[in-house]
Amino acid sequence: MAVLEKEIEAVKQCSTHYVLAVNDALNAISGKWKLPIIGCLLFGKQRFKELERNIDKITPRMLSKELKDLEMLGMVKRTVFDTIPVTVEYELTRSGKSLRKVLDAMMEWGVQHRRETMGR
Amino acid sequence: MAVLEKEIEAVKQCSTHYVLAVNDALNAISGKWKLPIIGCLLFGKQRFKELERNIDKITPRMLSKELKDLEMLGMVKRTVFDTIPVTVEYELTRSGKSLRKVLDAMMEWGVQHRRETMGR
DNA sequence: CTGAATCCCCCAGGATACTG
DNA sequence: CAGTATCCTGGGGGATTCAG
Repeated sequence: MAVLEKEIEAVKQCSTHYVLAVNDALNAISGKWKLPIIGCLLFGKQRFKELERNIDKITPRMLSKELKDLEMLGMVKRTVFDTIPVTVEYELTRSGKSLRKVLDAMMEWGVQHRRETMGR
Repeated sequence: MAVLEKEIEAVKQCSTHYVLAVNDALNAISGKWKLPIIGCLLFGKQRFKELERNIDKITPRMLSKELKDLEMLGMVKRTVFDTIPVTVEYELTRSGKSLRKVLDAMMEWGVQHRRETMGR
């Protein structure tokens, strides 16, 4: 789709739009827990309790709140199953999954930056 | 340098190291003002007062604090000139400039995500 | 199991005034 | 010009308890 690339080029020319778009991405991953949660879900769908176990030291309150945020942002899909007791599955949306490109870029920068600041 | 690529591949395999490296990048750009500041400096060196003018609503206190943070992180270089009154120039280091790749990735994600969530 | 409700603390960041 | 020094507030996030 050439239309998307046109838009991306346009945003690059306007510092205001550029910062706004970057901020959208930043909001999607900033805060203490969003990154660990997304990291977990990149491995596949998981239930509430699984996430709670897999993420070190997170409380149900925080997990619940962050998952709700991520759902609002269209990053996570929530599915309820009518079992007894109920079970709930969380998984990344397409947008959520596509964050991997961003996270990879950040990771590569992080690795390189460590080498340059701390020697080796 | 194949060594760096090896390290990057290794980090990809370890979720803990991965999240840590991503966090390094996150710390370098999170907070209310780091992004606008880096955005400004991507256009070239600038003095304190120029930054204050170019960044909407920032106070000297915040600008000073954030610049100091960015300097500690090895993102920004500070140069003092013994004029009267003194002038100080800020510019991005190599690490700081290389953030552009990350920001571009975030921006592209932001633009695409808007399309997918808000219709169009 | 999957959360919601309450209470509480800390600190990022704003407003304002001052200095070398 | 290039910052510091104080004071103050909101809300992010912890601990604990309760509910469907």
